[in-house]
Amino acid sequence: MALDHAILVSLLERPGSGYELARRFERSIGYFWTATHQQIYRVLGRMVTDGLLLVREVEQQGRPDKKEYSVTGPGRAALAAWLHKPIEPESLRHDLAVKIRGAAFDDPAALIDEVERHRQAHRDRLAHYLAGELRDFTAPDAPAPQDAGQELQHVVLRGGIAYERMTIAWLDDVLATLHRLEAAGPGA
Amino acid sequence: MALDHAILVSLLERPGSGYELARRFERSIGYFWTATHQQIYRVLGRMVTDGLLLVREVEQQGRPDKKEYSVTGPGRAALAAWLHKPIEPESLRHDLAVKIRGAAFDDPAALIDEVERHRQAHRDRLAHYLAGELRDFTAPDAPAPQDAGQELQHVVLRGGIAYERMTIAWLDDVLATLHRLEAAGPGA
DNA sequence: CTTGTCTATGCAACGAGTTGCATAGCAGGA
DNA sequence: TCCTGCTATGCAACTCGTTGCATAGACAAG
Repeated sequence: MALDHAILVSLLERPGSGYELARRFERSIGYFWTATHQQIYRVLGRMVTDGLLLVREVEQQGRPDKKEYSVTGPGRAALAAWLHKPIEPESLRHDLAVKIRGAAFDDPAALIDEVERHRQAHRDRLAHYLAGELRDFTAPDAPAPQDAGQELQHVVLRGGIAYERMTIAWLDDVLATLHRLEAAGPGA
Repeated sequence: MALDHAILVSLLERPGSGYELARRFERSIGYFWTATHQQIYRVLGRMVTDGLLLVREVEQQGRPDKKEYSVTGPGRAALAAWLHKPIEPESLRHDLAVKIRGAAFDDPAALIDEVERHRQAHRDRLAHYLAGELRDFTAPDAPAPQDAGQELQHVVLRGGIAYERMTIAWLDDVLATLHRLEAAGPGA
């Protein structure tokens, strides 16, 4: 159900097409929620028939036409209702952790390359987030009162940054452990 | 597909019934993968017909009989194959972050209770993890060479601990931000 | 003028995950 | 005796999410 709400938030921040939403889900919104374009198009259609969104055909020059979606009153009300309803704390889904525990029944050292690949991916994401923070939240004005939306977007981004830093440190820990097991020798 | 592999790992660590697996998925394995008992029973059935698992009926005293599952050779091979196949780095799914950004279009202060509830839940989980670490990885022997399985389980648990600590710190940041916005007044 | 790339939308099929319900053995207490 | 609660297993229906495929306009490079 939360994809609906992520779409409402994103469209309230700025109306846009399904394609644009799909790209946002690879960037800012995608920091904490993912979705493919197929999923987005399907949900957009349902939300329009449910009256939560409004479509408008937009002709463009130099590229195909698009459908721009924006949030209706009922859409805004649906978001508000969700905001006031408690949700359960997150449950993790970490494939790599399953692999690490599974490595006990195979060769732990064989995981080293994989873990290093993940570590690099998280370093890249961290760099991307930090660049975005510099661009969007540090440059323009002094530590003056920004508007609420900006403050809230910033604190969410800080969460993404903290997550990546924590993950990189943990993967270093994992790598050190795997190297130690490798040095101890297989079957030791 | 990863639920299959999580089950294989858990059953290699110790054979057990569907019910026992469901409880493990609320504990150790559940630190990084979740599943309901319905999902587990369904997958267990499929894995038996696929020859990855073996069932054995076990009569019990004082409680209903159970079916104990254990991993076959092909099951072990399937796990090894997965371990050697690269996977994509994780994508986050964090409802609360969606709510926080959505709060810009509602009353940010109204989220404070919810965030505090989540913060408490994460503090509880952290305490639970730390107790488990003390019980399973600190008590018995000196910093001696443990076996690989223990080392790997420990490093995964350390990841869970780091995640909870990071999350609690971030939620403190979120709370400070929400209080600041509240003090600035609505519409400021 | 064909090929490739980016924008833009969508269907169909499948697999993963959730929710509600149902059954049943066994134990302890009201 | 009945009710509650824990252990133990499972079906049915539904929604969510992924994968593969298909279409099409516009532009740039070869």
